[in-house]
Amino acid sequence: MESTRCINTATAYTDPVPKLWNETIEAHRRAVRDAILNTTAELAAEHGVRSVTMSQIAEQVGIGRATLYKYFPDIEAILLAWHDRQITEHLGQLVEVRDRTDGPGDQLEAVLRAFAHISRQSRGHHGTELGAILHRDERVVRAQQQLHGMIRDLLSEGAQTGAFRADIAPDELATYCLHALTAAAALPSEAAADRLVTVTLSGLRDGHSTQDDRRPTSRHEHHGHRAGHPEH
Amino acid sequence: MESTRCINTATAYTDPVPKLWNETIEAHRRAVRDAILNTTAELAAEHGVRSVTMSQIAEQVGIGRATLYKYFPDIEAILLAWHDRQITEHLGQLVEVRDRTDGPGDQLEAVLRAFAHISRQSRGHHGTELGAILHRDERVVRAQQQLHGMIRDLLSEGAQTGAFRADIAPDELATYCLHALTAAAALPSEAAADRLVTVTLSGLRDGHSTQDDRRPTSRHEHHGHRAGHPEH
DNA sequence: TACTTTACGAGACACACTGTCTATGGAGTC
DNA sequence: GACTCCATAGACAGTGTGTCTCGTAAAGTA
Repeated sequence: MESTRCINTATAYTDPVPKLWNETIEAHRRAVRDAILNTTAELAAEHGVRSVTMSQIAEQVGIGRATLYKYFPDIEAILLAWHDRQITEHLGQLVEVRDRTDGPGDQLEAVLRAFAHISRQSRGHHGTELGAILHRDERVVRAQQQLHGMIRDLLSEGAQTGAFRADIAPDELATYCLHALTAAAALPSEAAADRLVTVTLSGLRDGHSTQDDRRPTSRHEHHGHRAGHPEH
Repeated sequence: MESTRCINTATAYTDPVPKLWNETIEAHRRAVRDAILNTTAELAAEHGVRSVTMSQIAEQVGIGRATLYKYFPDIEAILLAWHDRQITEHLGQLVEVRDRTDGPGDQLEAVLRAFAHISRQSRGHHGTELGAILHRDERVVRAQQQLHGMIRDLLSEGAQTGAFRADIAPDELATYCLHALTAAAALPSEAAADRLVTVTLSGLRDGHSTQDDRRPTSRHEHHGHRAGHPEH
């Protein structure tokens, strides 16, 4: 009997229900669908998006290949559905956070804080740009580090002369800069890109709310986050 | 005779030299290599990274498939080499900009401005995260827009109450926010992510140097690094 | 000009993945 | 028990992959 085989629901999205036909048919289909999405995301994160195959996914999930085709026509569709689910979940969380807070200022702060944590948690999946495609090649990492190092050094010098805030490690500020400025790709005009630079720069100078910024950051976790840099 | 066929050097990196063996062997190999890189980037941008094949590339470039394998072992390697070339070129431009400027403050500003412009010009290739993989699906765009819209609305409200700067469109500020906070994925700790939120938020408030923001951004720009821009 | 080196295109090959279709059998319903 | 869904395994042609050989032509050398 091959119908005793389990469906891989390893990751956290679905309950670990190894039984087939767990309740109704619809619930079963949903469980299988989720398992497909999770498995695909895992494979993509591990071996690179380009190398994922339908055969791999079916085997890993524990279903027949033909069955997989009854859920999704191709891998693009799976990745799309996965992305859809991620965004929907995240958006739900953010809406909830927003509605639990009062006043636009505090609301935005709460939402952005939540978004930052979500971004952190889903690192390795979305947001890694070419890293996902190029399977974390050594050279890619080093190339990006050169850029990072250049910005960091300028920030470090500038902090000594008082041009930039000194309460946060230059390493972190450099990461902030580089990511913030990639927003330029989504902007419609050169003038908008210039305004983006202005905004980004004002984040580098001492904010008016110094009580928020005076945080130690001195002993904090040895800024050795260069090691685990999941950068593109 | 099939040796009269041209190598596709359409894009701007190499001179449009349709002749084989244009000068020396090394120059020829470099020309072919560049043509491969350009063609691959084009195909990836047009049909999605996942759908690019070695056969496609060879045909588009105008070389034999076996010949292509003498330049690169697989598509990952081509994408890698392309990315390498991009980063190297950009880094060179930024170093030049930096060395043309004096003082860490102005240097950083000049470099960041140049980086923003580079990001803008190479949009569609790198920096589009899953966009490059998912070939710009309608749903992906709309999902991201919902998130964007939510942030934008909060910013809009906040600007009316004076909590946030009103001199820049909420749309642009929302783009800035979302991109800046994706930096959280590269940070080592939750505490660092919190500091990132702080920095990002201070970019949203009226900077302490208001004369800085009212800058016309007229004469300051155009560092000329666009001239030799080999972008696709 | 004659010779050597280098690069190329074309074809062939086994192998893997794809997308589709069939036949079989179990899960739920009457 | 008879019947309808649904998943499954297996088979199939089509295509991309990675590697090979062979004949040809140009680049560099004498």
